[in-house]
Amino acid sequence: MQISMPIRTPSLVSRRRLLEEKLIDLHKWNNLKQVKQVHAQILKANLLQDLSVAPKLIAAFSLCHEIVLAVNLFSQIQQPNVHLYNTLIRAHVRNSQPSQAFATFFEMQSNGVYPDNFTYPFLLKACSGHSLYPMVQMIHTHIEKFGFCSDIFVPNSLIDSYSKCGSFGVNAARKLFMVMGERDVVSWNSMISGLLKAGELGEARHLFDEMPERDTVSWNTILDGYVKAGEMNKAFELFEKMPDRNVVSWSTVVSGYCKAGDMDMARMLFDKMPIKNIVPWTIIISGYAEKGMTKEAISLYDKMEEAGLRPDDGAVISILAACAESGLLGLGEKVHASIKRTKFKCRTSVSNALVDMYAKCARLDKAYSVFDGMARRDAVSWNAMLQGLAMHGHGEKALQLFSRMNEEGFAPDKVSFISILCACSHAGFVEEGLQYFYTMERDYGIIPEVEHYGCVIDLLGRGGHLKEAFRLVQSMPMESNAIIWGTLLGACRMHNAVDLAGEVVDHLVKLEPSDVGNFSMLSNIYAAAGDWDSVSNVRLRMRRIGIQKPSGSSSIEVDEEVHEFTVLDKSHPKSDKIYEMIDRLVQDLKQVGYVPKAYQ
DNA sequence: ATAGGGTTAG
Repeated sequence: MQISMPIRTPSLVSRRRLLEEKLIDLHKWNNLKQVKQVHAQILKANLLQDLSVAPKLIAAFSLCHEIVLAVNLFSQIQQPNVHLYNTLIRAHVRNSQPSQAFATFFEMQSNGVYPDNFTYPFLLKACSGHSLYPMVQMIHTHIEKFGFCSDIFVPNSLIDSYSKCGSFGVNAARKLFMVMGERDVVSWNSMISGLLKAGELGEARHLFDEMPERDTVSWNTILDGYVKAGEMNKAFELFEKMPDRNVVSWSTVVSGYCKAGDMDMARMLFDKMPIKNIVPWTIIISGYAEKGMTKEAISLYDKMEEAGLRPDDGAVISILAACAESGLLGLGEKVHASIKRTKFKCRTSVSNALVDMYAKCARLDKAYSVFDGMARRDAVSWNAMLQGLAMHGHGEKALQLFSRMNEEGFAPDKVSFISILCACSHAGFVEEGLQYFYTMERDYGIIPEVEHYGCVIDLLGRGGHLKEAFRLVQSMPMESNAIIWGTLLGACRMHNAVDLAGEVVDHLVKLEPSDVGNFSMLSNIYAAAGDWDSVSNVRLRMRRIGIQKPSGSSSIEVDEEVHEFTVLDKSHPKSDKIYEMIDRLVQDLKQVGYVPKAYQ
């Protein structure tokens, strides 16, 4: 039985009180639908011009990644004050648009509004994310002129920003830190964190020992220093010595063991953690995924959702990246399903991670469908899709996408050209590839880097133009590297260019002295030419050098288990059967016209 | 101020 209830309209007074309650923490909201509702209510109550309300609304839109709405709103305010300008600057910083943040800063000054103690730290944040050292210097000069250093928050921000601007910056930060009359724990922590970013672990440790008092952040910072340096023994020692450990401390060591490949230790600590948020779950799941341990990764992902935790953008991006790296389509699809369940619209970077994951797992259809459904695309979106098509040999489609990119007004960047050149070389479009290479600098103003030369060398080499490829290696304006010589060696193998191969390997061993792959490739080339003396010579050289570094490997996922294999790998128990199968496949390929080169 | 975060030639 249904009881019908009379709908009561709340009185004007209570409606007003309801709105006031919402306004208390509006600036922390990140649900676009709710923010839009409050926006409408604010308009109705005629509160938009209220300078204690408008900044909160702008901050909320910015938290929802709606920078256009935030800017729009700002332009409607008749008499903006410092607080409002600060909010807009912060919104641009959050949207990683430092130039817009600075434009707002200058506009504010020309409108006669003076910056305060909050303005500078926000501007400094804009610089540190983009390593804008000269900008930090400029702000520093400003601050000294206006004497804002009285608030310790300001010099602390300066130290933080300086130390995120590379080695120059760390020097400036050091200098400032030395002359600071008063230092709090944040000043010390920022300085230590800056030194660690510059790779100065020793100096950072020294400062840590000198600190008059240390809080958990100080311990976590130096702990992470050891983790990043790969010194897990020292890190763990420190972890055990810490007076207080929080989620960050635990996450730091778990992440260290994941990176060191010790998943047992990582898992043990993860299970021991008293409190977990989404970050440690992300770390351990990505750790398993990177190692190709599908079963563990999937079961933990399920457990995480059972525990009522929803992956945030950071978790999704991180796990999808790990899936892309190891080709874990299964887990990638699971993550995609979770996203679809909770939201309709993804942030661009989340969709980018999806496109990349599907493309690297060879599901170009799905990559395309995510790509096509995106509301906004950035350079990374186009590049991930281009790269996916190029990688899997869809040269024609990659070139089509490249034209579409141009038609839609997206300027290709240097990464796009790597994908395009790679697409041409995999599809055998030698002439077209060279044309794109020429256009790149002439029409797009992008100066080719060593990666681009690498693609063109591959293009020429695969096409059988070995002499031209070799000449390009010698005439290109930069130093050659191991990848370039490796590309050339691959081309030599493909076309049985025995003499050139020997020369190339000589260059290669100087750069990668202990890589097995180079030698086994050379040995294959000699074998294909029937030059057995040279083959045993190479084997001798291999033994003399003593091979330590493992060569590159491939992997395949079968029944949720990933199998990894390398050149001349005999470690698998059924290795004989596997090679038998490869021989059979080569026989079959020969029947349909494929001519195998060096492989025997 | 500290933990997880996308595209880059063999």
